[in-house]
Amino acid sequence: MENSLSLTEENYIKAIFQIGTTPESNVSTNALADSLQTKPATVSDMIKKLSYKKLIFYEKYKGVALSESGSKEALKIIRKHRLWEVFLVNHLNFKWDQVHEIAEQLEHIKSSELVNRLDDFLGNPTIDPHGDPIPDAKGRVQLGPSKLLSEMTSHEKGIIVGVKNEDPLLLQHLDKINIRLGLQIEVTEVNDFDQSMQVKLPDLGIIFLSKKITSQILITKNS
Amino acid sequence: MENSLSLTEENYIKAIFQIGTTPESNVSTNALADSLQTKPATVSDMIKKLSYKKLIFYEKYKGVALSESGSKEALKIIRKHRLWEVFLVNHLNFKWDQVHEIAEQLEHIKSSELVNRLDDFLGNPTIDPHGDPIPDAKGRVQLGPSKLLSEMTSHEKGIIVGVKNEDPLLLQHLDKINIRLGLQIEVTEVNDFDQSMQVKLPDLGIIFLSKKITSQILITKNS
DNA sequence: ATTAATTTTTAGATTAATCTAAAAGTTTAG
DNA sequence: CTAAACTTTTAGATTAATCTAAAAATTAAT
Ligand SMILES: [Mn+2]
Ligand SMILES: [Mn+2]
Ligand SMILES: [Mn+2]
Ligand SMILES: [Mn+2]
Repeated sequence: MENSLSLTEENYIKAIFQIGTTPESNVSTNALADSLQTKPATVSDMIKKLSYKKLIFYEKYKGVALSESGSKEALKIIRKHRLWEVFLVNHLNFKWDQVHEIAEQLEHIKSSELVNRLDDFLGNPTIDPHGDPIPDAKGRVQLGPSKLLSEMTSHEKGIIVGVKNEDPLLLQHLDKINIRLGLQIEVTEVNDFDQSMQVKLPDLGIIFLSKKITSQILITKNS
Repeated sequence: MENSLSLTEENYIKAIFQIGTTPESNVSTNALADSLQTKPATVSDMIKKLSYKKLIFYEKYKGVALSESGSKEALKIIRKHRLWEVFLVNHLNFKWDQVHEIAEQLEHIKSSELVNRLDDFLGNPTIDPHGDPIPDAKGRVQLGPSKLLSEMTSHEKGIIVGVKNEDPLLLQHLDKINIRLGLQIEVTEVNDFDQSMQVKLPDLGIIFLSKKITSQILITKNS
């Protein structure tokens, strides 16, 4: 079973998982090259290898999608990434904008025993510090339905449950304006011209948010 | 400062540190090949690279020794290895025979912020689960004087403070016969013929130990 | 002090991951 | 439906880490 993936292979599998919205949608060579900060030629070579190893389905010029075993691997890596992020924030007092890079390294540590013990140690968390769901040991994720703040209309209410990406500058800005997961939020006004919003938050009162920010914040679907 | 070492380079630096007893003693190409489970030809290539990077002193056919910066790197890696071992044993409930392999991976995670926060989280431990001293953030180690149990004579007393290597089979055997760090031990008899010993331990009474085991157990020098 | 044994280095290949440049295939626009 | 634009693949090189086989240097034994 010479099974174990190289660090590079793991990063490709994870990127394919994260770019492909549905398991169906094929991921393009260029999208992968962008995401992995490499060149399309490099990607072409690597997807041939992953295809040979049956981790992905691949037809020339038609992009790739993860196979069953590919998805399983991706979920294992994502599980590790997010559990380590919880550890870093909850136990080592890192801020949510500081953990992604370190978790990018820790997600490649190979020991299922370690992951499962870490999971228990952390109290089997279901979401990571950014609101992303943590797959369980069998790869199952429970994802509450959510929508973007930018998709909400005036007078709608909800609870902030996540952020769409982990750009440290975004996260630091959210810290600065005191926005964090779990807050009740109410849209008080939407400006059609630039889609900026005014929203009401507990204690903070009414604050102004640009489209750039509202399009990164996830809100519960039914509140 | 394109400074950062590759995983392979780190493993060489660590091996050189651990084989070289004193900073003076040169480490041979073959010793490194053995320790790193590779071939002498491979080692010859790598030490040229490390020498070029000024991490080691090297003269052809005369072996290598770590430079100041090489030693610093080695101590950083060892610090990480041992801190992670403490984490695994104290917080994830691993046994002392299960942690070395995982720590071999974790020691390569790059983030000084992480190491220092981990150190604090663990309560700034000074020894790892095998009794080995943990270098502090500046690379300083405080090593209490110790000797091997096999070097003790009849009626000598001491406290078990460490094990010389981390072979899981040795560690499991010590568990089985209830030997662990911190125990008071007294040599009751030494058999000259095979250098086996009888020793007295609290609660356990008198037990028999072969030379193979007594030569792996470290005891306080002055009790 | 030669010779034999051992150690170390060099020479030449291989594999994984990467790149640039060019060729081939697919999509989009007139 | 062709032609331009874009995407993807192939061809050929490069770098890090590794190997085997052979040459060179050192060390040990007569
Ligand atoms: Mn992350
Ligand atoms: Mn996250
Ligand atoms: Mn260890
Ligand atoms: Mn140890």
